[in-house]
Amino acid sequence: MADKVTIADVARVAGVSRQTVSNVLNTPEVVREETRQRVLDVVGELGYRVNRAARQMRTGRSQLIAIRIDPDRDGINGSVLDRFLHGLTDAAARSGYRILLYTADDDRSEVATFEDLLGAYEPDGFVLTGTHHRDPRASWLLDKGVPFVTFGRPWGEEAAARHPWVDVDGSAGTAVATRHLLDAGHARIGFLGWPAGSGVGDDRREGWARTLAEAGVDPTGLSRATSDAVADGEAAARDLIDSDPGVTALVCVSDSLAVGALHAARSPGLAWREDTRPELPIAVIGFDDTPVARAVGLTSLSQPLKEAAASCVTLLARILEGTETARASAASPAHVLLEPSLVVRQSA
Amino acid sequence: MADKVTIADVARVAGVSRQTVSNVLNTPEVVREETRQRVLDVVGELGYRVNRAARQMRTGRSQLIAIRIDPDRDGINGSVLDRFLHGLTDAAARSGYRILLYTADDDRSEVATFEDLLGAYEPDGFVLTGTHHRDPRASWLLDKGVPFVTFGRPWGEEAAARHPWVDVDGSAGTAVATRHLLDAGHARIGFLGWPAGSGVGDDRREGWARTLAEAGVDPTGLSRATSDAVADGEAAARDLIDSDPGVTALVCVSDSLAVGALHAARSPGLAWREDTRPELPIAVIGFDDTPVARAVGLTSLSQPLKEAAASCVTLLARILEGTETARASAASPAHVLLEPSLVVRQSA
DNA sequence: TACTTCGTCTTGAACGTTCAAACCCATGGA
DNA sequence: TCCATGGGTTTGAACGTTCAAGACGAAGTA
Repeated sequence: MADKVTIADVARVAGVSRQTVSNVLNTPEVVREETRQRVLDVVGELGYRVNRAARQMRTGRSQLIAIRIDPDRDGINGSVLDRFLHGLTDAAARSGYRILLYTADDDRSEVATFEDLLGAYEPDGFVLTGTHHRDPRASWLLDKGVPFVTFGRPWGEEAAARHPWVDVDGSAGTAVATRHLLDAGHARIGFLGWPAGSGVGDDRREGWARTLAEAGVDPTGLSRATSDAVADGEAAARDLIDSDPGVTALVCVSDSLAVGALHAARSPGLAWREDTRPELPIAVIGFDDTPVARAVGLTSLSQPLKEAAASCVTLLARILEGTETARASAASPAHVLLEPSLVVRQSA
Repeated sequence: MADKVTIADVARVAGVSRQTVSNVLNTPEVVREETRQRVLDVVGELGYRVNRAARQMRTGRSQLIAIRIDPDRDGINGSVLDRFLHGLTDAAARSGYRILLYTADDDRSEVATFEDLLGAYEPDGFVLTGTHHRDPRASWLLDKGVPFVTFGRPWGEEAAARHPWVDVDGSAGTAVATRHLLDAGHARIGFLGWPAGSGVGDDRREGWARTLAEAGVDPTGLSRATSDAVADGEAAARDLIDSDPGVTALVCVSDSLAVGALHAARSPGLAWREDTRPELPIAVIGFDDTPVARAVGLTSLSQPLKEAAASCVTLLARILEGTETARASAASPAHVLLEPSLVVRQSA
């Protein structure tokens, strides 16, 4: 608290000018090696740290990356953002940035928050999560030329290539899960998903359907769609199992639905199945590897959130530090698609 | 992006000086009503927003509150911090602050991060979570006179009154849970906790023991201590139930242990109990009301995290905005103790 | 010799805000 | 008439940094 070391203090002690100290820190190549070393020594000695506010005044760069922390959410999948957030904070720190949080109840109020933040704190960029069809947030940021990366593909066709994004390949994930079940001897493998129309949900369903078809099993009639709640998952699972007695395994679009499916699979009402094929209980695989999955022994697909977060920071930093402007990079934005991995537990 | 409205722009359009605009925004009482109104109109019209960096340069206030986001942790209880974080972001925004995230692997590196942050971003204050005996972080901040609030009581005796804190009354929570079980007809109620020495754990055990004693039941021998993992909870529950066949209910220090207890309570090995008192299955109550509790139907104690977060912001803002210095407030710091509430589900 | 170039370093100005002090004018009392 | 008071406003300076321009000496070139 007591000491507030400025660049002028360093300059005085090192016997050089302010600008030379600044150069040592920002453009070391223009200063003589001997001087550079002397200045660096003094910097260490006095514990000098560049004042971001002052630097921001001059350069317009705040070294802040803003991200929204969602209100409540469904809870069960909430931990995904939590882990992503930690990864982001970590990766950002390594690149000299810090994470600034904000909340918003919907897209409209989020855009209003953009204006607020840009006017006051001037974050250098944004990370958007949970992007969807015709996302007004992305368009607004694109329009203003504010750098940003999304965690999640832009599912809308035309916008697909207008900004950098990072995503996890859901289709590859459900394919791995399905193959795992096939290898374990299951044939008629069902899918519990969300109603068609959500990019993420459709993508995950596609991986299951493709793999099943490749194995010579017709996926028709083996899929159910429902909203993302445990009870809904249980009902849908029961419905699917009842309608097709051959079903011995379920791939689910989320851990919420998978937990519901587990309830259904273990419920007394299905005891008769023990007689039919007692050696093969109904297997269930979830998606996201949430703490709930860990707690109940649910096999699930784990997203590489740490890597995803690191990629977001990398892509954003490239825009911010490269010579390219946000608009230029929008011409040919970079994409990163990561593969989820299957965490095998008791349920499959 | 295009426009960058400064205080000078507003002044020019409104036909006043910079300082008058500044006064309208910061000390409206010194400016004539008519002028005030005119300036405010122009502010709205131009969409002026005060530049935090420039203000910070002059006033030294960054309007930032820093908080650590923990690395992963046990996962099952991680959602607590997540919800707290959201509440904090929300409450902070309402008071004109924003939340800045940082990570640290241990207390030592966290203190190093303090120095980094204070030197560069100069957050106005910190919120510390997971405080413990002789916490070096609290001492460091106290020493430097940096304003902070802890979420969690300072359990160490002497330091108890040296900084403001917010906490949830764990003892009151387990008392409510125990009373709930007593009312439901249970008599011999067990407790699954952590090893003695953790303030939080001891506090929660105390509420159970007190309530049981008040009801005329001697708690001796009805308690087990173990580390916070599902498997440990299961083992401890089994041990307790085996050693005392009269036990029909368990209060647990965490949802992790409670989920383990549920496994034990429902395991086939205990089927004989059905004969003894089939009308009364073993009831289990957890702590923290995590998503896992919701998913498996576990009755649990819910912490008022939103209120806790809001209280943290209020206490911090009081230090930051009040006339009192951090050191002065350390003389008689404010405390807030909130009551958890019981969320009843199938398990009890 | 004079002119240019280059490497290294320094100086003044500026970013947008608020503080401290000064200014102006109307009012009222001596 | 003069001065003190005070509400409302303006002016200059400063916060700590980096940009743009310039200064200076050494070395190379005409």
